[in-house]
Amino acid sequence: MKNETNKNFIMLIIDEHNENNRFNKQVHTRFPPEPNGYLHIGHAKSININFGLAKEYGGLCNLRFDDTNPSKEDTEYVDSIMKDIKWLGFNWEDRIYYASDYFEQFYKYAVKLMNKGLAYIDDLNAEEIRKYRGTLTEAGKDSPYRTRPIEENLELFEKMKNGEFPDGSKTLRAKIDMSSPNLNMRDPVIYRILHAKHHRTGDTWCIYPMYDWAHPLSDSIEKITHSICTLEFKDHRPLYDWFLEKLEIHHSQQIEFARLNLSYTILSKRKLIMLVNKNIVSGWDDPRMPTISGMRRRGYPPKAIREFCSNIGVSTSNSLVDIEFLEYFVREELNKTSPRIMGVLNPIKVIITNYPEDKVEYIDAVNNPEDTTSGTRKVPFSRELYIEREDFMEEPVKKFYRLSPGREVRFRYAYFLTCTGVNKDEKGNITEILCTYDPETKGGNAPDGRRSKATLHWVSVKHAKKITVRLYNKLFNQKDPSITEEGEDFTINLNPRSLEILNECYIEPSIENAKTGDIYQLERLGYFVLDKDSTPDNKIFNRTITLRDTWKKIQKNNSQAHK
RNA sequence: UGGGGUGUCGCCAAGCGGUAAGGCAGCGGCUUUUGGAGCCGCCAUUCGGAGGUUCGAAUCCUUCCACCCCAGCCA
Repeated sequence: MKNETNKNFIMLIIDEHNENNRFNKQVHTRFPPEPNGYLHIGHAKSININFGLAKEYGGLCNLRFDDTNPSKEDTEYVDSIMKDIKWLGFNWEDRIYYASDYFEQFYKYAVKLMNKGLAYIDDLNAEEIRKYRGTLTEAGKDSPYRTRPIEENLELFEKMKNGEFPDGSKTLRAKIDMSSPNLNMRDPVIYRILHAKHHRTGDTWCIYPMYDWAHPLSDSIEKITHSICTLEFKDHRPLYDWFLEKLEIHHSQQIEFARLNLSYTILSKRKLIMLVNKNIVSGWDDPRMPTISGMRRRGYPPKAIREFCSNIGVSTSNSLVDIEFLEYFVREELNKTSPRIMGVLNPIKVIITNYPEDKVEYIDAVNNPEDTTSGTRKVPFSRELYIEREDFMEEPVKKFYRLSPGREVRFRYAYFLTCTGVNKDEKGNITEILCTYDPETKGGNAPDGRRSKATLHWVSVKHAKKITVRLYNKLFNQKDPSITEEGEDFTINLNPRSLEILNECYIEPSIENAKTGDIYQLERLGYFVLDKDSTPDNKIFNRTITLRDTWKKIQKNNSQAHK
């Protein structure tokens, strides 16, 4: 909403193309994940850009799996990727493609390149290739096999395909310029021998194309107009262009943008997979993970993620977006959509001494004040209630206007209650809070116009359902967890308190029929989603995020002021 | 010390030679049966630094500085 009026730099490029008719005014993008991990919020940015641009310009966006490295890829990942994109709310319709479907065509194009004298079979091994490549400041030198006759190249390439050579013994290389200041142009490898089973093509191939070869060709085959990728591929663009030019085939425009970095999180597939494999988290969908599946399980609505992606903008400068910005959109969406209920996380008992022992009243409570169509529900009220421990202070500090001895406060939707005293155990801990209620204030308003500065949430003891609540906090305690001291890795920055489990929480009975994935606002506390680990007799709620809490802020500012 | 990029408010980010949008955060106030939400207001005389061109520069030029990416048969 906020940035809708501004066109990002990619749109300006497209506008230019539309003006000079570069692509016949068509816009056709693609989202090309490698199925070697689960999608994360950084991918969501890319998905939002690619599908968003297509939508904006009345074009199309393909889903394409960039599956050119069988040793890292798996169908588990392709399934999760499809699920996540759909969940985010994007639709590739029937346009789902796999780079592996183009292997035959890639092979033919390689032959074409060889026939033009622009590629050769190299017998150098990996280490030799590295040595011949030179350094950042020194030119490389030509491979002794660079001048191999075309016929011989063709013959060897066919033998490579037929499995006549062992892994690593030969490569196909583009013949470009070993002294180019751009290392990508120093005769890049475009095919390597890999006797590995591919998750889709099985054992059909034992030579696999490199990214630099597969990517431009895939884009070309699919008639992609704008091939959008991240900044680190900028140096690859001359190569991308070189291949398409030499092959004389459809030439899409590569455009690079800055990948997303989020504070207090890590968005590197390599590092995320390590968290999973080392069981530091419970899996790819652990609610602390920045993965799409983790966020889904955490209770983040897809709309919030989309809004976030649309509002961070698209640019070419590296940035570190504050996680609070994401959380803002989560709260904004959940505030509008989630039903309110009452539940107590850290209970303490309140006894209303002037309320009859066996009486129960069913009190009307609004389901969502932000949505007038959501109606009301009945909440049982009785003599004994649970309230939040931190809503009571025996000796209230300044600006604390919740319950304390002698003070009257409103119990939401119910009555005004006045604290008359407390019961303590032998160690002096408060075990019960004693109150009286004013029957005249039913519903929460005093007929004489008396006001309450605080409104507390509560749950009737005998009607309460006991639940387990998982409180999630930041997974890392450093703004940029990848910054570490010499010899340490990013796991040193893990937050030891990223998960706290509360087993003694009480909630109003109306959640009896809640289903996995249902999200509620527990009034005054935050948003909570029913987790898949729940059983009928033990419901588990994950805290998605707290409500904004100005009381906490006041306390924090006070304690800092005293330091 | 080669090449490619980037530097505009605490965080994102517009700006494209005509005199610094917007969002988040923050700070005030109003309002409120969630210390939630909502509403109103405030919040960059200055655009990495220094020179220059121009009536006029964040935008053009020169120069310096800082940060990011590249030496996988990964993507």
